[in-house]
Amino acid sequence: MPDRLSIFEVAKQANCSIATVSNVLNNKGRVSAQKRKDIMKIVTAVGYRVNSAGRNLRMKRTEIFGLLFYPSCAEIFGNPFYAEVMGGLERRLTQAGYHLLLAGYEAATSTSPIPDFLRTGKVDGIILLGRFPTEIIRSFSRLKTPLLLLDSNAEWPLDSVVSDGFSGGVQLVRHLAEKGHKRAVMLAYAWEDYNIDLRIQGFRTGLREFGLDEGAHSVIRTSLSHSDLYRDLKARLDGENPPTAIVAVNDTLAVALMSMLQADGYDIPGDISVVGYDDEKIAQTSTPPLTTMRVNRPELGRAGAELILERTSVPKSPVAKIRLPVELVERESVAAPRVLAAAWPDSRPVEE
Amino acid sequence: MPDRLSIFEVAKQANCSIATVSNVLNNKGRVSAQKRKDIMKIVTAVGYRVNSAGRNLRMKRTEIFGLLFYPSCAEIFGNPFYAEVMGGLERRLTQAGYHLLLAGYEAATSTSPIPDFLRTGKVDGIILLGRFPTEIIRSFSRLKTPLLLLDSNAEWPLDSVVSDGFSGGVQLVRHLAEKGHKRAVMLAYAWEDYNIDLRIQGFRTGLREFGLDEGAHSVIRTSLSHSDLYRDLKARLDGENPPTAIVAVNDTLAVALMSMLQADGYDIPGDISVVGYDDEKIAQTSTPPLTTMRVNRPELGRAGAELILERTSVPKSPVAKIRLPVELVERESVAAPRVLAAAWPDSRPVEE
DNA sequence: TTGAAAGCGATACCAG
DNA sequence: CTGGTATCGCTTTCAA
Repeated sequence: MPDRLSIFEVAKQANCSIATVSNVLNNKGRVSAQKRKDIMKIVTAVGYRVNSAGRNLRMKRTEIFGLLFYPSCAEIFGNPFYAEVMGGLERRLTQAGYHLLLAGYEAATSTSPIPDFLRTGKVDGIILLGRFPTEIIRSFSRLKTPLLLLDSNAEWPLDSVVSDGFSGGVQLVRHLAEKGHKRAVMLAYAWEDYNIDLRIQGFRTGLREFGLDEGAHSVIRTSLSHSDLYRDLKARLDGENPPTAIVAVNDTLAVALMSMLQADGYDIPGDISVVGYDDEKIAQTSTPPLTTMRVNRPELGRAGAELILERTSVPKSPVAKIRLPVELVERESVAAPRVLAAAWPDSRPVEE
Repeated sequence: MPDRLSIFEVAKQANCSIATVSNVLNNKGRVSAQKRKDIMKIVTAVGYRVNSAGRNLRMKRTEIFGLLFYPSCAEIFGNPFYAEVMGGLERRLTQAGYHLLLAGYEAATSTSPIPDFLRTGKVDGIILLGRFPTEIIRSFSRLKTPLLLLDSNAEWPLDSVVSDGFSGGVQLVRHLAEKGHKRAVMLAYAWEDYNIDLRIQGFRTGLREFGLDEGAHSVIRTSLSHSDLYRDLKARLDGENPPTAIVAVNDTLAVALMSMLQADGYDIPGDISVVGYDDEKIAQTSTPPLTTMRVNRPELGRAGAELILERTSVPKSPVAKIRLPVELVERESVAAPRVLAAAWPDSRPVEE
């Protein structure tokens, strides 16, 4: 931050007081049109930009939000999902004159559970991107600082934006039902996650709503490992009344399951249909291309920006919890179930 | 940034002046041990943290660096390479009490080619991560602000850290030569890139140094598309004196080439050896696992942090350009060339 | 419509 | 060793 010219310099050249310059710069109305024009000309001529340090001190506002990842930046970069979320977030914030201070939770909080940059007043609020441990959210929830949970633990009474996993789960089942499926199984990682829970609830609700089998074993959530999950899936497929469709909790899992199924001789979607979730890149290039749910990721960021900006300007407004709609993307991993095709050769799915 | 207690409060409780409190907080020596202890006790008791705004104004220093991506954050997040670089960068900066302000170039620079957050003094320096258009680097190079090019255009007389692509190119050829290869071809995207140029120069130097064929066509850099590059490679393989080894400019390309080769009936490494570059994740899971060059990515970030911190404290120190060593990772995509094995059945590579 | 001056919270000089 | 005070650059109140 080298020495730059100050508001005094502008005032001197414009033959007026710094108060007037400030008023012009901040669009306070009470300056004559002529004076405003003169001052603006000088401002552009000398390339004056307001000094943030002075402004921050006076306004008690930095126009910076802290963006916190858990545990570290490295964990979350490299995730294309967040990349796009951040795109939307950054665009809207920049437009509002705000910036993002970046930190992994662990790096930011060497001493207290509250990040240093918050305690020293370097930021006006904090955005938690992605899932955080409950303990940490609890600490933050006690703060009076503007706080946003973005694609995070939305079960807290805090401003939050998440995608509507519930609706996504329901939509996927509806799609399968429309194709004629009667038995579907959902696979998810055995991993505490609010949005995953929503997807599963949506799936279950869908089963009920569209008249699919709701057996006790319609959700497999037994492990963190693809191969374990596949083992349990295989047991279902080899048992009585095997499912004709698989709902994977995300595309990565879906693709992994597909290749293990194919290695075991299954044809997809001929023998069994598979759907994913998130519309990751891999969903387009997998064999076959994967039917999945798309989340409007930039919109997730944009909505989040809106929320924390609002919270900053009106601290006492009621908590806002946004669930963003999701959209089915039909590709080639779903077909009518074979058993159905055999049993009712002239039913709708086969006519096509 | 809510109201927090100020240094006056601490001074009052400690029965001393704010000057003394400041001295204690900043470890200026001239305070008695007793007073220092008293003051520290109160500081911790009331949880006082210095207010950045006041400090910034007085010190003309924000302890924030701007981290700039081109063109946008979204382009660069989702790249695991940078994720790890940022890990190292963040760790070192945090340790030094610095933070990172995040921005995509386009978002940050709506009006002038110099980002707004720099012009308003929100940052003490700027880190350019990844390649930028020449024009933009030129604008930055005129600034007197600390500037760091991180894994970027190192041809400028500016502080920079890059991995040693030249050495990497040489090392790969040495490895191939040791395996008995006599003819190798390198494939790269037809795309201006400083580090790629280095890799190619290293490759060429290696050919010379280790006595491999240096035909005019030892580098194929004809296109941006994998399939175009493969077409040109195929022409070489089908021509006279085909290469027995392929050096791809990165692992993604290497893996793409491998699968196209395999689709055309080549056995890797039986018929032809392939090496990649960067040790991306895919290099471990490809078939066969890929021999490649590894860059110590966190170290790239850490070294960059060191450089810009140094530049900040000693603005006039000479320009520092760091080339980080790279390391060969041997996997299973390289074998002795078949022709050699046939011609000299008892030569070293075959004895093994 | 304009300007003088207070004050945001900290650091650092200089006098005691 | 300690403290009074000027100062950083800006916004805002209040008086003219």
